[in-house]
Amino acid sequence: MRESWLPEVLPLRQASRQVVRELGFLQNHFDGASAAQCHALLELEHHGTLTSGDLAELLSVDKSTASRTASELVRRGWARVTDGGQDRRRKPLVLSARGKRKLESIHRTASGQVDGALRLLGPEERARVLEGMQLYAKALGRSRAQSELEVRPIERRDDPEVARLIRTVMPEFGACGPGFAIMDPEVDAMHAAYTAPGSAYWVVTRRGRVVGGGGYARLEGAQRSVCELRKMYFLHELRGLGVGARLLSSCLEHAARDGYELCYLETLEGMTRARRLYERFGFERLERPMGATGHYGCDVWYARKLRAC
Amino acid sequence: MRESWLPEVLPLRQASRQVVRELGFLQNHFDGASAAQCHALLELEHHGTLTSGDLAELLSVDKSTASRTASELVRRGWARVTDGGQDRRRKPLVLSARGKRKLESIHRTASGQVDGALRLLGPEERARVLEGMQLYAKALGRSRAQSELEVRPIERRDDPEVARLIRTVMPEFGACGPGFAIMDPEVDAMHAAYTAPGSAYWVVTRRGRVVGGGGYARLEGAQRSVCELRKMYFLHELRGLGVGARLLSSCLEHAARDGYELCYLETLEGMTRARRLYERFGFERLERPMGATGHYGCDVWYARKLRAC
DNA sequence: GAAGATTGAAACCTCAATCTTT
DNA sequence: AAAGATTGAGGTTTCAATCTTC
Repeated sequence: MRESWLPEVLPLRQASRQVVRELGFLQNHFDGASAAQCHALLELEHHGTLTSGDLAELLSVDKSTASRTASELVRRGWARVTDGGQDRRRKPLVLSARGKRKLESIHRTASGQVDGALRLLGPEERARVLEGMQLYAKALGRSRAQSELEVRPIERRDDPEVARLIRTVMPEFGACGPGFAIMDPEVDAMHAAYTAPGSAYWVVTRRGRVVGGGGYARLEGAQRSVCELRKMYFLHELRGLGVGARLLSSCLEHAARDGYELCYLETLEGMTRARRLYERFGFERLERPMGATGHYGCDVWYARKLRAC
Repeated sequence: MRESWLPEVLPLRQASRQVVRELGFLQNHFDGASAAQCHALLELEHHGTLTSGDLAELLSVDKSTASRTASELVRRGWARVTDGGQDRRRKPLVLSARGKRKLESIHRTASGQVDGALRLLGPEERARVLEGMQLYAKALGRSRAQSELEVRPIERRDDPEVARLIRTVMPEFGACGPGFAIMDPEVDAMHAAYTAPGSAYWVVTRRGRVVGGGGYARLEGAQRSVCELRKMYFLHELRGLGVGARLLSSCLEHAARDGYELCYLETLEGMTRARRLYERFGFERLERPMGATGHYGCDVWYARKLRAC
């Protein structure tokens, strides 16, 4: 039962170990600050304001490390705590003038090292180094994000989180007020609403939190052979990871198995990425709505035939 | 006085920070072992036998860290100390059966992560990631190695180290015994031998240790206008860093300034890289030796005109 | 009770001093 | 001395428990 890896895996690991050692990440400090402190300063520079929780997430370190790093930045005068707004649990940090000076020194050292190495290469080699590293960074991030996700049928205990999900995402696209699904009574009791035969709803979780969901049910006011794709929403952090495709294909497969012959959906012109996804899956735009969903706020309608498997 | 870096520097630093975080190098453990322990196991697998000093060098960590890492590997039963040969100060490590099992588990975890990421990319993208990382690793290593080097005129205190350098390198190429420069009496008193006008000798040092050297002097038994390039040797660790070119151009420049019109040298067919360097610098092969150096062991002779500057 | 942040104990890494063998 | 390796003190990171605010 030996796994078999892509042929690039071993040499790539070897090369990146070398890079990590050269950049000094087996040691813990760098220019008088710990590695985490340097990274924290750089992220503060980039984002302006960050809480210790944000730092933990961004740097992939434990929240305790992030907390201590934050205190240390303050103690050394490199950052200070600003007003947390309403919520007095939050303690957002911003760079101080001294922190900015420190950052300049870090940039000088680090850029000097990288610059020195790149100057040993030709211009097209430099471009390939950069491109390769950017591709790799992106792929690693997406891979981790995907591995943290879980897709499972909705349970009763998910109801509050799913309601919050829907109430968070829809207004982002201006879908609030009457005529939108956000006003449906089922929003607060999704589990009960999707237990009937011929319907289903899945949630996408990340580290135990509901970050997306979607399902289908019989289309109200239409033939029994038509189902409606319903309430498919993803938090921003989830987009671009291919989860939509996973969830959508689940829905279509189960709907076909349930005996439906057509899948209908209504959405908004402004939900561009969602529409692209539907179109990629073979949905075709309709001139007018079908059935009687009561969602007169929607302005785009799609349908797609389902093959019984 | 703002430095100006290559345009690739900032985005590359950003991407590699991301990679470092994703690969978890801001945290110190990995699969139940510290980062240094994992790297040490991997290097043991690759090299077979390593002392704690070797580990420090390979992993770019402090020798104390390497020492503690080594003891910890032994304490956990992942490695054991083998016979150090003559020198009882050395304590070479080898992997144990248990260490090999641990290593397999590390490989599974790490390769799984990398494999998962690479599978999100297409084949040519994967190739570009690998190529970019390998180029970068090599460039960083060469850049660091170069920055640790210093080239300066020989001093009296360098004599023992220079003698050791010569006695280390020459036999590597079979140049031992009578008829070779290694037998010259000057080997043990290089400083004195090269203070005469019309001669010079430089040493290349790395962290205070002499790792290479080379110079020139008047060619014995020839016209006054001919100098000989002499005793240019580099330890293995120094090769391929472009130091030969630096030192050689220094020699040629000074020799021309000293009024020499021709630079002669004798070497061995087997010193391939050195010969390539000479040829790159415009040296041309001769049919027979010049002067009377007494080095009848040499089998290749070169010369090059010097332009007075 | 949950979210955000902090603290205590244990393990890790570095610098500098020290020990052991050559 | 010098080379190789080890030890002591101090800063860093993690896990688990705790504090504070919502």
